Amino acid sequence: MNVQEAVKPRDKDESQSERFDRIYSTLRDRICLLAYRPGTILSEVVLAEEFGISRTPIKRVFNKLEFMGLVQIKNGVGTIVTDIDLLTFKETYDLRKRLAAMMGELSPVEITPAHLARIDRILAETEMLRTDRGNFDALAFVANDLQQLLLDLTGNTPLREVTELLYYRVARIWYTFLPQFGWDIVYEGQLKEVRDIRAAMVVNDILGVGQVRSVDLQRMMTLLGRTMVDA
Amino acid sequence: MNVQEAVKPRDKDESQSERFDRIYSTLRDRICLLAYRPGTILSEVVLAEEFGISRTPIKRVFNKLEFMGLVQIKNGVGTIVTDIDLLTFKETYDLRKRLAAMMGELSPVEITPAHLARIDRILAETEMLRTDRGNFDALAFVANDLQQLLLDLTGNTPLREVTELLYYRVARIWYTFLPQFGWDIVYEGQLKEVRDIRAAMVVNDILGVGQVRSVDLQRMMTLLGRTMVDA
DNA sequence: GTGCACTAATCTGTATACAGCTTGATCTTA
DNA sequence: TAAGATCAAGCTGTATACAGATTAGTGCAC
Repeated sequence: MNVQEAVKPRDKDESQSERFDRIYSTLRDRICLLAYRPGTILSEVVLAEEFGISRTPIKRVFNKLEFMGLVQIKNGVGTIVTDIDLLTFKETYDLRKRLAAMMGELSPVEITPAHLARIDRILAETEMLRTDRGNFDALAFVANDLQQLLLDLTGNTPLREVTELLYYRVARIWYTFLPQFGWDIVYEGQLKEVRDIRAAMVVNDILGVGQVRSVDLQRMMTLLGRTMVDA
Repeated sequence: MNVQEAVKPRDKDESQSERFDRIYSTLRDRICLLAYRPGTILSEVVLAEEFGISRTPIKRVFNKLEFMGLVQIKNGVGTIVTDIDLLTFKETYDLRKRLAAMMGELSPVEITPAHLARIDRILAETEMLRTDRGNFDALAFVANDLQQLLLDLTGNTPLREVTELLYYRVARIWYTFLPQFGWDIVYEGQLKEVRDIRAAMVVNDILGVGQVRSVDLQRMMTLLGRTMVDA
């Protein structure tokens, strides 16, 4: 589970594009799971040595990470893991909330047994975490699985791409807020969301799935707003 | 007006990032205004010679163009100006229609006299084209100005970014359809849209602006669907 | 002490030679 | 003749040395 150790010995048969994908995924996960926290300066040279390659392909990966909004490349300074200002954060959640509601409206997909199996597993994993108080990392992992499932239930391709883009931009920032909300509120909220989404899925109500997600994103914003006022 | 001649002699005081932006904008416009038609293979070497630089910065520009969905980089083959399949095209317009309606709902901006001056100029330019039958290129230029104005009226930053991304992906494909729709339908449709948007703007009805745009995107889809059935 | 110019360190950007990938033409062979 | 192997051409990807950009520290002038 430790993303820092995700670098396997080089496979001699690995093609250039496969290696690129592997390194990109590795660095993206490190950023999204906060192994590289916002503000961290990433070094092309250090990473090139870690992966046993030159700076060139690392630069390509950095470029893609910048497009995804995960790092900012500053000439003469370095490549910095992005933070996000509160206004942009709120605006992004506003938009994500609207997009979630569209999931079932634009090019809806049929819910298959495979999809149901996945939500069942996600629900089971969530329930197992009930007694694991304070394990926000594990909760974030499950939330990530849920997001992947919802992406697969999004039939409209551009909508799926945009949803994914916005998710990766802000999800990790959201994770940093979790501890101050307290375990009970966070856990019960996520458990309820998974149950509601599952309930909508079993009756093939893809529109309802999107609405549950939309309501939950609204709940997150409300939670955040309340905390900000308290502080 | 000829984008092919947009390459000015190098300014000695131009910084690296300014040069990057200039080359990116130049190639983006060539693609979006169909100087490079879908399927065209772009050569790093040729473009590097044209701009008097090496392949390296051209590769960076290609990377950004690929992220924007304007080209596809294929190792060992070349960098190809993307075409778009009809399903993705329709899905993109579905999404754009919904996003347009959100423009005035999420973080609405105040309409300033500067904005009004711009829509007045756009309206004037559109009216001047009435007798210029068949000049679809000029009409596309004005439509591009209108799009820029609408982007500036979008207060929600992520929404603006996503709207811009989707616009650049499909607008040029739309242009290729215009001639077969006929001048009158295209021209009158665009003129009406500009007038309706202006009417909403003068009463500071940003919500109405978004709705006009949304309706117009629906009109485009309907027009396309009718033509496809006829063919 | 304070402000400014300069320098050094360190980062990303660029140029260029070479390696890897893909495709189509050509040659070989059944 | 036709199927398959081989090769050459042309493209992008990579490695590496060097240039440009930024920043922090240093020392000088005031």
